[in-house]
Order: sequence, then structure tokens, then C-alpha cells
Amino acid sequence: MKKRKLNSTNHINEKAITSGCPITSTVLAIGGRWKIIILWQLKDGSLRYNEIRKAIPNISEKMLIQQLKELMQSCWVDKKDYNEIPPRTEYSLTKLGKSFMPILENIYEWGTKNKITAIGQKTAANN
Amino acid sequence: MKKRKLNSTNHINEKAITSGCPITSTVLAIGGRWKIIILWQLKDGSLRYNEIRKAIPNISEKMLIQQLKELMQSCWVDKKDYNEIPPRTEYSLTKLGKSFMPILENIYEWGTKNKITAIGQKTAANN
DNA sequence: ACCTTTACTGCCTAAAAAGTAAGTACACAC
DNA sequence: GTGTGTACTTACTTTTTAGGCAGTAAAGGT
Repeated sequence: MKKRKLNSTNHINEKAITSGCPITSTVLAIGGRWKIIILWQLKDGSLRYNEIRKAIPNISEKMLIQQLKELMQSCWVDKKDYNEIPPRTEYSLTKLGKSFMPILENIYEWGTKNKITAIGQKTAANN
Repeated sequence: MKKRKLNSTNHINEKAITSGCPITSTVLAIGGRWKIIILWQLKDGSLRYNEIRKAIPNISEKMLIQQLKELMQSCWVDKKDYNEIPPRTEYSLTKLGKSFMPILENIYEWGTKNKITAIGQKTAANN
């Protein structure tokens, strides 16, 4: 799915970092633009592929599938395939995924309180 | 510092996401490979440029400066320049940066407990 | 005159992430 | 036999991120 140059400094650094630091490895596992949004959608229960897609209007099908696959590989999300035609699949958080939700909620609160705006402006809690 | 194509879908999506979701905006603000590591180094007090560099062996000077700049722009980190020759600068967390440390510690614990390995293996808390 | 130290800057390339557009499969309805 | 719905796949391009490496400034040492 990803083609990586295994001996690039880029890749070596990423490996070193993720194997050395539980924070970084966690954040990189749910990094990128879409994964957290997907997890957040699933926090209240399982959803069909199309339901996720409708809930996240801007995501392309390719991106959604790709991110879901990566989330499944890293065991944040499970998929149930009903083997029907037309297809029906349902995605849900694994126990691992669910266990991370309190942290996401903390970040939600923190982010809301501090009005972080990506490349953020100075706000409430500053020097 | 970043040259962005302001009307690319890529950029538009990023803006939409970060303005709409406090979690995503927070995580993207400290995203990338190095920012969290830098913040983590600073959690116990201010450090000189070279001290950070030695603490993070793999980072290049260009990357370190770039990440520090971005962290300053988004008000996670402050810089004190002593205007000496040879130069002396000290970096430290802002109040905002400090206020995020408890969350980082939560993630540290969670990551340690769940042995997340980047593109992770199934571990303790799974279905 | 030349080297060292510290904290940078700039230009270029490599690699990865994100996006675009089209196509696939199968069952059912019309 | 053409069209619809669902959940994908594939090939390709654009955009962004990461890294390589040389260069800069200014004071002080030798």
C-alpha cells in the first residue's frame, strides 16, 4: 500500500523515532489528515462505509479506504464484511481504539479551551 | 517558510479540517516528525539550541530550526535571544505549551501500556 | 591570516502524502 | 441489455514534507 524506500534517512528516522518514543509512535499511528476524524466518527458505534463517507464530506474514496486500511493494520479499527451484494461492510473501533477515546476527549476539551487554529494565534493561556 | 499552494484541494481540506475540529487542529499543530519530541525535551525547563540538538541526535539543523519556528508561530514555544557572540539562545515552553504536557503524559502512559509500534501490532487491549 | 563556535539561512533533491479520475464486480430492477 | 447501488482498486499527478549540504556572521583564540 505504501511503497517506502527502506534505506532512506527519512524512513530510518521514522523508525528510530517510533520505536523509541511511545508518544511519537502513538501520534504517528493516528497522524495524517483523516485518521482522527474517522476515529471520532466511530466513537459512538459502528458505521457502514458509506455512512463514514457522508459524515466526512471532503474525503475521497481512495483516502477513506486507505486510512481505514491503515487503521485496521494498526488495530484501531475492525471491519465486518457481510458478504452481500450490493456490498455491506461495517467499521468499528477495536478495544484499543476505544481505550484511546478518553485521550481524544481530553484533547478536544483542551483544543476548544485554547482555540488552537492550526498555525495558531496567541490565546488564553500564554506568557 | 512553507510555500503552499493556497488554492489546492490539499490546502483547502487542511484548512477546513483544522478550523472545524479542535482535536485535529491540535494534533496537526504538533504534527510532523519532530515537534512532539522537541516539546518533550523542553518539558523540564529551557534549553539552548545546541542542547536540544544534542538531545535529538538524528535531527538536522535545518529541521530543528524549522520546527522551532513553527512551534513559536503557534505559540507553543518561546525563544530568548541573548544577543551574544557566539550566539546564545534559549527555548522554553509557553504557558500554552506547558498546559499541554499533562495530555502528552497521558499519551505517554497509554502508548507505553499498549506498546504501539507505529504501524502497530495487536497487543494487550484488543477484541 | 586562519580556525573555531553558535545559531542560523538558502537552494536543491528525494520521498511521502494527498488528490483526481477512471474502472471493477456482482446482484437486482426496469 | 442498460442502469443502479455499494464498496472498493488502479494508475497517475500534484502538493507537501524531509533531508543534504553549503554558506553566513561576528567575536575571540593562536
